[in-house]
Amino acid sequence: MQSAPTLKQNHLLAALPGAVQDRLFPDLELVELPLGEVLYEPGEAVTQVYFPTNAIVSLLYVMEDGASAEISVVGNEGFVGVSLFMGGGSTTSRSVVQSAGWAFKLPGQRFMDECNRHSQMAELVLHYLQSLITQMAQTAVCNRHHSIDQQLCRWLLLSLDRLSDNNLVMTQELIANMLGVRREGVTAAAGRLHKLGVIEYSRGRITVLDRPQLEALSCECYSVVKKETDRLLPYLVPRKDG
Amino acid sequence: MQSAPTLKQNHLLAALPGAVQDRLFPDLELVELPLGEVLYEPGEAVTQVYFPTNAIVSLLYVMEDGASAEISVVGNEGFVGVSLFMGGGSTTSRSVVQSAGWAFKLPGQRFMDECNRHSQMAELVLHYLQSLITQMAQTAVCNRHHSIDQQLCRWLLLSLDRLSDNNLVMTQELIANMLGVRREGVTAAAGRLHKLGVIEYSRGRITVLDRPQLEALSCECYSVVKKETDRLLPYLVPRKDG
DNA sequence: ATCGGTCTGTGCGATAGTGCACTTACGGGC
DNA sequence: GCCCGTAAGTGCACTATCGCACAGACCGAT
Repeated sequence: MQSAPTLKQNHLLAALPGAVQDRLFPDLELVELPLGEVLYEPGEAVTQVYFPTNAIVSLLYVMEDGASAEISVVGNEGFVGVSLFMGGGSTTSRSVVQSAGWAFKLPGQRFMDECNRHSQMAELVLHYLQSLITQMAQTAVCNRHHSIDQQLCRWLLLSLDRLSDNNLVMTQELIANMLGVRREGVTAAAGRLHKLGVIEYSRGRITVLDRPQLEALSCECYSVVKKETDRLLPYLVPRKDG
Repeated sequence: MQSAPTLKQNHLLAALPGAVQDRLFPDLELVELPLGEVLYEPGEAVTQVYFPTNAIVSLLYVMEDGASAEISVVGNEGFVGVSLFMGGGSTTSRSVVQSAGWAFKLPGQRFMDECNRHSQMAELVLHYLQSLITQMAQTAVCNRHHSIDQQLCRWLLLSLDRLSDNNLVMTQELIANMLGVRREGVTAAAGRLHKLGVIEYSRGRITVLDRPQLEALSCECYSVVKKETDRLLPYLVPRKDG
């Protein structure tokens, strides 16, 4: 859409009062986030927060035996580094770039200063925190009760909502790691979606052809999270860039 | 231990500065929480917060088809009603008493006033929030990767940590609802634990006989949450009642 | 044009969990 | 002391997913 990302491409930043935006601007650094980059390892101190524009970051838990599971996903609707705000400084999960793109980086201290000074900022962050919690809770539910097919649909929709087009750059192996299932399971599920005309794909690229059907095939988990996020963060409605 | 619960039996309240405790005391109402009582339905406005002493409350998500899954558990280490603090006012999950007991009830407005006035209070709540998030994340992981046997162990340990003795009053059916599995699956798992001499039980009462073995049989999920909670809330170490 | 690596497709036995139907066993109230 | 409701145990066919072992298929680099 536009080659130079603007501050407004992150909905959380865009929702801040103009005065706060202006004050933060000099300290916001636009950085590129390549696929697979690890922003934070478990236990590592968070010193920067990241507001993605078109990048997507996954919060991934990696078990002792190497198996993994995605806890939640962060895109242009939020930011990476909530543990700084909560005071823990680190988390038990890894933050890894799941879809390459850009983000605004802000020094942690600067971020906290602004939160402490302006209740509007803190309030926004708290609302985002609740939407993040909702997503985590629903992930737990989905992991318990739904089939790989349904989870794949949910996952594609979550990604789609955070991108500007219908093209996802990601291998089935990567998706399998996120969902915490075998790659073969994703292959089978993707094959079924393809047969239904919902998606097409080849070698690390997936295109969604029929989003309405994708939503119909997904479990309730997607819409529950979507609705609750819209409720909690109503200012994140689509806006034109300034 | 003592028949009249004191404020200090909730670790979060106990960790507050004396002055704050004194000021809150008149507004804290000790209430009995019977098994199965629903504190909040999904979407219902939170107007009170509850600080359990010996009661345990589960945050339970109930799906459209009636199936359920426990998202997290709250006992004397925390409080029920975090969505008030975050500003959402309600959650997508149900808060239900999983183990009967007592709690201190505080009007929501009063709670928020205190949070806004005293950063120490807000800080404490934020730290608790992070430990809650950690628990949710680990629940998601556990749901994905671990067997019913392992999950039962984890679940028993989480409950045990929030009670004063080794006796849990709960049926296998209830546990099954929490774990989101069939009752028969819990029966089988409990039978195996019994055979190993770890627990004994009958008709809605479970006694843990060998806690170390229970921990050994549990997946890493329990200890991850335990360690992270201890790190985030170090003031919640065992204290004598005053 | 070929090669090598990555991505995707497929087959098959093993297994954990499900759904259902039923039995056994305990214990409080009459 | 007997009943009845609730709690717990059991058997069985069925399914989704796993673990592993390959086979094809595509792409870029040489």
